[in-house]
Amino acid sequence: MALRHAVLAALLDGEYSGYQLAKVFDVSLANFWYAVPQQLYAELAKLEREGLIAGRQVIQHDRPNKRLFTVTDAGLAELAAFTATPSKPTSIREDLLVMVQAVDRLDPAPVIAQLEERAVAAAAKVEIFDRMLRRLRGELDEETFLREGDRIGPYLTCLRGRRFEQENRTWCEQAAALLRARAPLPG
Amino acid sequence: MALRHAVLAALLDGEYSGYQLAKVFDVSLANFWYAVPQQLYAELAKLEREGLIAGRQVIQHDRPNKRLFTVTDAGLAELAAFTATPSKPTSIREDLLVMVQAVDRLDPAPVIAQLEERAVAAAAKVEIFDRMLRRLRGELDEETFLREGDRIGPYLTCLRGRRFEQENRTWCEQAAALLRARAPLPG
DNA sequence: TAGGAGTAGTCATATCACTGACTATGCGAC
DNA sequence: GTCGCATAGTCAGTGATATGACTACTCCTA
Repeated sequence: MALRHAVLAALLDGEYSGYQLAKVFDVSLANFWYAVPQQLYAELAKLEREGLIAGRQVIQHDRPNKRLFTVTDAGLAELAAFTATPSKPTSIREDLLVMVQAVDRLDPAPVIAQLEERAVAAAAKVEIFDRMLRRLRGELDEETFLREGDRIGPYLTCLRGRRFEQENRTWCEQAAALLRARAPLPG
Repeated sequence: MALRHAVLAALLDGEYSGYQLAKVFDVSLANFWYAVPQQLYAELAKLEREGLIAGRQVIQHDRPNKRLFTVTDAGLAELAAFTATPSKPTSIREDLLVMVQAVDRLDPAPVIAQLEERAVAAAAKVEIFDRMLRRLRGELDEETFLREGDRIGPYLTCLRGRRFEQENRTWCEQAAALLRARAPLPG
């Protein structure tokens, strides 16, 4: 019952085809939800069967035809019901954390390497988020945008993603440095 | 290939029965991995079939017999191989974020309520982590423990969990306050 | 003129994660 | 003396998520 609502939320922005939705999921929602195109197509079909979204065929001549989907009133009601049901908190669920948990009994070298790689990746993601945040708020500064801008939802989730990656980076760097100091690599 | 390694990592601490493991998962690994007992029993059975853990029967008179499991050399090798395979980064995957993403088109009241509840829950978790961190480092202060203590793996993952919940709390509070200011509740 | 990249979408299968309902036994509280 | 809780574990089933292999068309480039 989760991807379902993420798809509905994404379609609130406007009409999308399955293919376009996949792009949106890559750049916007990938932040807190990732799905491969196949999942999205399957979910769109289900949502349409249930009347929560409506699709219309668009004939194109220079490229394959496509079907654009919009959220119906029933879909909006479904989202409203969703916000009313208590959401259970989740945990982080990272393979990397499992590795660190076990690091005392294993060779730390590969774990250190992965932590360092992840720190770099996290830093890159922070920059992506920064660009996205700038794009979302346009010419307004953050404070004004959050007070007066429309559609602050995506901005807020983006902020959360940014902080998550920032913390990720800090932690990875700290953990890598610590493990390195404790078990100096040979050579 | 994920719960599998979390179970192996947990069993590095010592011998556990399925039942005890469930407790460990509740207090220690729940941080970054949660699983209900049924999953753990199933995974233990699989791991034993594959020779990655070994079980021994313990006859008890005052309560039901149990089977205690330990990681075998093959299990350690499996974990070592696991640390060597690149781990893919995950995203947050929270229902609550989906709700916030869609909040501009919905009644914000229930979302605000959920954000505020979550902030309280996150604050409680931070305290649990603090207690766990104190317990793990014993009499040592953090810096000394991280430099000289043994088994810093669980401490590091716990630190990550603590920061995650701290960020969660801050973000939930900020988001709730913002939404409240923008759409004053009737009454 | 062949090859690759981009657009648009489908099918089948596997694995993961979770839910709910169950069986036993012993101990302590009421 | 039975009710509930803690210990210890099993079975059956479902829904969610992920993987891989496909089709088909157009445009651009080498």
